[in-house]
Amino acid sequence: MTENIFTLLTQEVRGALAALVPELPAEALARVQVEPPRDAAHGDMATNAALVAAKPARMPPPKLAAALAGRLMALPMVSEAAPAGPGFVNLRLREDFLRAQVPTVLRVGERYGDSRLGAGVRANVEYVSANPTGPMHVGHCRGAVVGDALANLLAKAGWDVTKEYYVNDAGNQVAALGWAAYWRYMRAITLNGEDWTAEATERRFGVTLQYRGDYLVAVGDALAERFGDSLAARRIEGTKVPAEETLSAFAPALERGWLVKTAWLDTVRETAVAMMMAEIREDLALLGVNQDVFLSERSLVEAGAVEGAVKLLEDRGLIYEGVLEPPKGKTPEDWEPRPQTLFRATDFGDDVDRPLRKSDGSNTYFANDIACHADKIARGHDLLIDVWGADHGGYVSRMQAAVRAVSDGKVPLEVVLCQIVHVMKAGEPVRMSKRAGTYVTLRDLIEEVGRDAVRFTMLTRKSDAQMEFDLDKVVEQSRDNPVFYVQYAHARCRSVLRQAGDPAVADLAGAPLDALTDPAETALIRRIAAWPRTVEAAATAREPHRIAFYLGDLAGDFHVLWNRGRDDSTLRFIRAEEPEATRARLALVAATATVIRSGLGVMGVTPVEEMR
RNA sequence: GCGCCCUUAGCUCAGUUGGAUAGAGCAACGACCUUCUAAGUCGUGGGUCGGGGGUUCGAAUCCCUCAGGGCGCGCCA
Repeated sequence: MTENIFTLLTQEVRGALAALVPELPAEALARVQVEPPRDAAHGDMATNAALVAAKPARMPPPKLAAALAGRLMALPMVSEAAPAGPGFVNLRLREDFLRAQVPTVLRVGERYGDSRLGAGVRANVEYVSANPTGPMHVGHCRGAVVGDALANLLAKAGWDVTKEYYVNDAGNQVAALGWAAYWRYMRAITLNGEDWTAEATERRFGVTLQYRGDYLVAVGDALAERFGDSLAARRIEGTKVPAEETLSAFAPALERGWLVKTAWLDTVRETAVAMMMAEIREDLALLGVNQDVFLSERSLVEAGAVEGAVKLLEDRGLIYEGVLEPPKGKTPEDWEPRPQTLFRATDFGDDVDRPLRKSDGSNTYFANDIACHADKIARGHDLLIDVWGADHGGYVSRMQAAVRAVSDGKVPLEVVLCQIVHVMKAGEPVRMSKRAGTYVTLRDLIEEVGRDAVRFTMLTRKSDAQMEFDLDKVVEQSRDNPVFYVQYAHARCRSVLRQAGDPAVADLAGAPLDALTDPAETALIRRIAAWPRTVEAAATAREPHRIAFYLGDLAGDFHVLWNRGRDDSTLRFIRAEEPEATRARLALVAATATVIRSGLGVMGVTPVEEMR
């Protein structure tokens, strides 16, 4: 959009270069960049145009740079253009051109920075996708925030975004949840004084109770209330249970003389899943995460989507029965060659072909996941992004291979990996154990430090870098807490505007800005003007953390300006004796607050009006 | 053993997809409060970008190699 002065300048520079070197090939022109130089002393913008074009133009870079600088001087927004170094052209922009960004911000509001970069692309961002086997804990939190912010970021940059949660409500984990919920149910109805401790239950049914956290007590109670004792397991003597009533995951109990009708167990499991999902969605809502689509794995399986996806691959000759080589180097102890149903992932860049079926004939998770991604493609998405924990890193290449195969290479799958978050309290790591049920839940975390601190902090690191989350630090009100620092800048902006009687934005947008000449003011204006470029760069790189860093820089520029007024009272924002300068500065303050809100909006963090 | 990710100031981390003399914060030292919020700001010191090779006008960034750390490695999701 025209609000992006970098895009504008790039077009101008390319135009000037093309006029100067008409024979320049298009791909060279595309490499021409206009960027703020690392060293601000070099000017507002620098371009590599002469370096890129020197060879095709058969001219030494400095000479070409000098010629280009001459042309660029003629541009209305350029005040100075000079060749520099090995062949750069440094540009200084007219102050009034830069200042014009301020009323632009005020006019478009928080939509400032919106871009059409991704226009026409339907992107699906899948994140969280935790098993519905328990409440959200801090381990899920980073992916939830990163995924949500990335989706917001892409939407701001013009992509048509769907936020998605893939519900893993099929498979062993959920079967185990069923048993644990059943155990809680049996305890809730307390039959005949029998021993329903976890140990006795495990012995009786020949299963392991994986999920012993207290959170399933409520599920057991709800089942007892709704179904009375009609789901209760009964001891049977010498009764043969018809095979069709068995379900593999529940089979062991049947062999031990306990009748557990599978239809009843389905009820238990479905109730547990539904209650867990409701809880997870509540937790996500507390975090400000509200996905558009919740896609159920079980419903895909039941609708035959997995068979459909496998058929699709089969039709393309990508499925075969074969035996895999053992992993290179160290062979596992219990390795034995087995014929399996395999997908030719190696045809699409993976290291080995991947199994689609378990030996009992059921599908692997991978097979179901292919169906999930095929479903997204069928719904018309042309860019798939998954946010996963780093422990799933080994899964990336096979999933990409599958998506490539299913979509004929038309739909890319990108995977953003999130590293572990170490929660710290008073310098000590907080231990987590899901089995014992002694973990830090997301809800605990939000209650302790607040949603905004959680979201902001989760975005202060690159997602593939490990992170320490210090419960004490994120609520600390000091310079080294970026959450506070950025919020404080916004609160200060609002404080000034309140002090000035909250002037109408339309009025400020019309203010003459010639008075904004202090270096701290022009630095702030330049930072504001860089926001659209930051959005595009962060979206392109799929790196929402860049927004957090930008806001830290923007807040820093503002705090500097604030303190200038402390040192020199003629630089204070509100000066009764200078109404025009006051209006100009209020416009700048309002624009700053607007851009902070725009950035916090991407991060899903609420801007505060004042610090408490 | 193989594959992927990581290694930047004493510490925690950025580094605008290959640009000019590599930056912040913390910690250390030294400044600034009758004030629109000092919960802040300014200054000083601090580096062989893990080591070595290569690609080119130019490398923290791309390729190779070695060292160290993390993750993963046929029916867990």
